[in-house]
Amino acid sequence: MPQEQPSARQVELVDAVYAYALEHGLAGASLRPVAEAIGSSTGVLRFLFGSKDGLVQAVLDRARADELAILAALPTDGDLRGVAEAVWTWLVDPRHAPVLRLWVESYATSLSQPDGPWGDFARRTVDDWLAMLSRAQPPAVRRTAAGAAERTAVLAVVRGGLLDLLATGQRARVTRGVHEGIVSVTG
Amino acid sequence: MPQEQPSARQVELVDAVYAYALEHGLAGASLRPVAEAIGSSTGVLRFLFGSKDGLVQAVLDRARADELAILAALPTDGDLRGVAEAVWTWLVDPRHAPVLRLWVESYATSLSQPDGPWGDFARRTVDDWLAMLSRAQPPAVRRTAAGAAERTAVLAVVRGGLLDLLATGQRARVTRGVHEGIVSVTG
DNA sequence: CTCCTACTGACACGACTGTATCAGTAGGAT
DNA sequence: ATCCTACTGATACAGTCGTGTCAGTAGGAG
Repeated sequence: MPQEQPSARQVELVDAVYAYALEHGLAGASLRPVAEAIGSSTGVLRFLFGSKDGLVQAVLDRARADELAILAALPTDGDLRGVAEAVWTWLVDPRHAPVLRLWVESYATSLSQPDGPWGDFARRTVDDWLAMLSRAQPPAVRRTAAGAAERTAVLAVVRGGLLDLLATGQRARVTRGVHEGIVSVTG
Repeated sequence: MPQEQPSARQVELVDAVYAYALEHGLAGASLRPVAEAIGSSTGVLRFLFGSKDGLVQAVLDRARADELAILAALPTDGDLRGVAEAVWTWLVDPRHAPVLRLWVESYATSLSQPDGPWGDFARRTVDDWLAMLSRAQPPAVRRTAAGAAERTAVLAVVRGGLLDLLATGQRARVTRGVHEGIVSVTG
C-alpha cells in the first residue's frame, strides 16, 4: 500500500506537512491544525493518505528522502576522518536545527512506539549513516569487525555531540570535543 | 510551588506513575489510563499535583533523582577511562533499557517543547553527566578547555553509542565501537 | 463529642481527537 | 453531451482529553 506511486497532489501536500513538522514537530501533531496550517482540510488528507498514520508515514518517508539526499551531497571522496568532519560541519549549522530536532523527535518516538507509523525509523537511519561512513573506509577495512567498530565509534561521537549541542547550544565546547573524538578515533 | 515538601502519599503515587512511565512512556500518557493503572483516580492526581503538568514535573524530578543516584553509585575513584567504561557497562545492561528509553523520550520532548513541563530536562542531564565525568579528571585538567573537550567527547561516545544500541540492539558491534572510542579519546 | 485536615472518587463540562459520510466540482477522455 | 477519475470540504459521530465541582470519609487533635 505504501508502495503506490504518489500522485502530484500527494507530493505537494506531503511537502507542506513536512514543512509544518519542521516547525511544530510531528509526534504531537493532530490533523485539524495541520490541515488548517497548510490550507487544506482533514477530509482531503484522509482521502489522499487513508489515515493519520498513513500521512505520518508519508512524511517520515519524505524526511528520510531528505536525509539520503543530505548524505549523498556530503563529500564522500575523502577518508573517514574528513567525511566525519564534514558531517559535523553540516550538523553544527544553525539552519539545520529544525530538521535535526525533527530527526531526534522521530528517533525517540520510534524507540518508544516501534509498532506505530514510526516503525523502525531509528534503525533505518543508523543503517543509512553507517553505510555512508563505510563508503569512506578503505575496502580492505570495510568488511572487518574493526572497520565496523571504527565507523560505529565515529557515528557515536557525531550523534552524541549532536545531542549535546541541541540541548546546550555550546557550539565551541561541543565542536572541540567532537573534533578531538573524530581525530583520535580515526587515528 | 514545586519547592514544597512532598507528602508521603505524593511520594507513593509518584513512584507508581514513574513505574508506569518506565513501561508505557510519559510524553504520550494521559491521566485516566495512568490513574486506572496505578489504582487511583484523576481527581486524586489533580488534588495532589494540581494539574497534569504538575504530575509530569514530579515524575521527571523523580527520574532525575534516580539518575543522580545512578551516577553516585558508579565507581568514581578511577580515571576518566575507567569511569567511562563503567558507565557503558551500566548502559548496556538489558535491565536498564526501560529507564534509558524513558530518558531518551524525555530528552527529545525537552528539545521539542522547551516551554512544557519537560523544561530544560535535556540541559540538566548534560550538566549532571559532564559534572560526574569531570570528577574523574585530574584537578589540573578539570578546568581547562582541553579537559572540557575531553569529557565532552567521552559523553558523546557513550550517549551516541546508547542511541545506536537502543535502535539496533547490536551489543557486540556497539560495545566494541564505544570501547575503542573511549580508549582512543582518553589516550 | 466536635472540629479540622488530608484525601477520595463520581460526575459533568467544553474542547479536541481520528474517522466516516456524502454531495459536489474541475477537467480530460470518449 | 456523457462519463469517469481525482479531488474537495462541510457536517456528524463517538470517544478521549484536561479540568472543574462537590459531597463524602478516615483519622487525629481539641
